[in-house]
Amino acid sequence: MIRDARVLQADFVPQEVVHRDPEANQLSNALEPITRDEPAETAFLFGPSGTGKTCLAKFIVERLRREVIDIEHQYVNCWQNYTRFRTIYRILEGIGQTLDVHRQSTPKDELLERLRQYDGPPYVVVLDEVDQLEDMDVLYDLYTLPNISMVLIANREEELFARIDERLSSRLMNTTRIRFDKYGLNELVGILQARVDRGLTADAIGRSQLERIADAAAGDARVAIGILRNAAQRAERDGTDQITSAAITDSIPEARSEVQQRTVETLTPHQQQLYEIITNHGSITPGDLYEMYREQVDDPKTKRTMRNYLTKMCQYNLIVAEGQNRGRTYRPVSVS
DNA sequence: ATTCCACGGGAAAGCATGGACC
DNA sequence: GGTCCATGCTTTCCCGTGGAAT
Repeated sequence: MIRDARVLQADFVPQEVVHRDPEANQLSNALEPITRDEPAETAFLFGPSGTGKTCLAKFIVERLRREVIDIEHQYVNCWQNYTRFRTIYRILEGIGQTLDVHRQSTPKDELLERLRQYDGPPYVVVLDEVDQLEDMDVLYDLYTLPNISMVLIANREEELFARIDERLSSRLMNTTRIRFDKYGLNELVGILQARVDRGLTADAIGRSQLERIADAAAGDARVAIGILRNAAQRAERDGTDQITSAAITDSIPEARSEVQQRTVETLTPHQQQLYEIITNHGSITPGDLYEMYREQVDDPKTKRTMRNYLTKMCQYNLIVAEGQNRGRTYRPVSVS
């Protein structure tokens, strides 16, 4: 029943983007000067997760690449590349300039200098999760570079600009800012339908079932596609050629925990141990948590390090911290 | 009102890693 | 082999906060 599994992957970029026409036009306009060999406006994409920011950015850049024969582009996820060095390194990677870059021979600004001297075709850089950068000055550095156009993606506008100093924010005044709202039910159904058409056999799933998925996803397209994928795999495993309502019901919690499970796997053993204690306990105070951790592990890390781990896990949406100071407890984020 | 103390998180020093160079 | 050196991760030190105990 699955004809093309790629279509059901979360990071798949479709041929046509549905329900994002105004946003697509704005982004196109921002990048349009490139077609005339002029520097593009910096574009900001804001909105909650699963609203198509990343997808649209990739889509537009790809389309631009087809229209203008000669542009370079690179996608950088700042969650994974959150240091100044890694960010710039990845950008250099996009133009194949890293071959002879060694850490030693790169005192501070050598990398940047190399980018500055870049003299090729227009270069579009998409910086995703840009609010995860530990040092926002990178943006300033990149902004001063000729020949490089930026598309910046973040969840919340206010939080991002709170971390940018005036030096930069004044320059970013006349940028294109595009907001993405959560998808409505019908929009999500449309997105799912498009994937179904390309990825599944005909009649594999009906409209009302797509609505159920869309409803459960609460405006988040990534979750919706995850549920669809899970249900399709389930049906395939069972050897049926239709996705049943029961399969969908079962897939809803599983798709959510799938995301979580994948995140947990990226944690170190120590972090996983902490996470396990928290999930087993439901809700626990930092003192007790450290006490249990210390007993269960040989060679335990410091309290301070545990705190680093905990903040990291909070950012990853694995756990939630409730209360301040004395009254603080940690609990797992519920999957329901 | 004052002191106490668990907690959070910033800053900087310490340590391990890994590539480049001789 | 040995040595630099920049990086990331951990630890040490420390201070601010705000509720609880005195």
